[in-house]
Amino acid sequence: MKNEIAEILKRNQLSVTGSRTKILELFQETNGALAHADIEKKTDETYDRVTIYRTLQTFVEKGIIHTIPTADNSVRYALCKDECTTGHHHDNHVHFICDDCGTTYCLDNITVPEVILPKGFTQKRADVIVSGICKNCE
Amino acid sequence: MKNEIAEILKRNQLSVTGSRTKILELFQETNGALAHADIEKKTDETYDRVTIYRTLQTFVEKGIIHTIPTADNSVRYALCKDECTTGHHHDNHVHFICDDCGTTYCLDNITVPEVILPKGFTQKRADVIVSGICKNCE
DNA sequence: AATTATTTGCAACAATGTTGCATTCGAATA
DNA sequence: TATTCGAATGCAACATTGTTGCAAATAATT
Repeated sequence: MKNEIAEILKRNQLSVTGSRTKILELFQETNGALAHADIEKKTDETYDRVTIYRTLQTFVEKGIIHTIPTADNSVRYALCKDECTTGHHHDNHVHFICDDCGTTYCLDNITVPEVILPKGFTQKRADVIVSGICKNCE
Repeated sequence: MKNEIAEILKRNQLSVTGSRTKILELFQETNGALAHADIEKKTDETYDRVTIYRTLQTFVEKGIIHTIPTADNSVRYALCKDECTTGHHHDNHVHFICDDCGTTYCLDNITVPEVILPKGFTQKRADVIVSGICKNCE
């Protein structure tokens, strides 16, 4: 458990610190996504705001977590599954944001549909953001 | 031209003011998307920051423009095409963001592929954000 | 245990977004 | 066209969010 988290950090050439362990732990016990503010609350302001920003930034760079584009200017982060944690980068993500409760779901098992782009456009990454009502709010 | 803009405003029960006309004009002569900061610059700070915020908000409410979800926490707005301006709301958008020049394209003519959601999830809206290299940067 | 490199917290700052209120302006009416 | 009334604007003050430099603390290495 705790060891598992340390493993992930070491595997990514990151030193094992309190904040990194705690934040990664939070992501693991959350099946949805977390925003910076969520993390601040859930850690009871134990860590400096700056530390959280930098930790998130580091995790994104290492491919441990990824950002989720949202229309309302709130950056959310979610744990990358399997392939991501081994270093391979996802190029596609499907996310579902509930209009009611605001929970963000990573639908990793869903296939991203092919988008046919106009001539001259080259695709590197595709994000699909679906919003509506989730299974808990229906 | 100028009349056309006034028409759009009136059609949406909005009084025709300087800032609204100017901002709508900007969107019309931009084929990409605009962020709040872009509008501030392009209007030479003629209008108060607050006015721009409120104008954008109003336009979104009326369905004249729509927001584009981005992963980097920068809200961008783009003009809604045809159907939108007549009051009907789009439920799907495909956008392309160039990794090189940052330009955001609305690919209104592209069909949004169907996403098959797990049981209990109801879709209201879907956004596809494709990133890569655009036709001008290839 | 000592050294070194990294990470953290603090402070200060910059950017972004929000709210209340007085003034100004647009639209409708006479 | 002048008047009236509701809506939009600008200003000020504030809240939130994100960034940077630097000294102190901490983790990893020897």
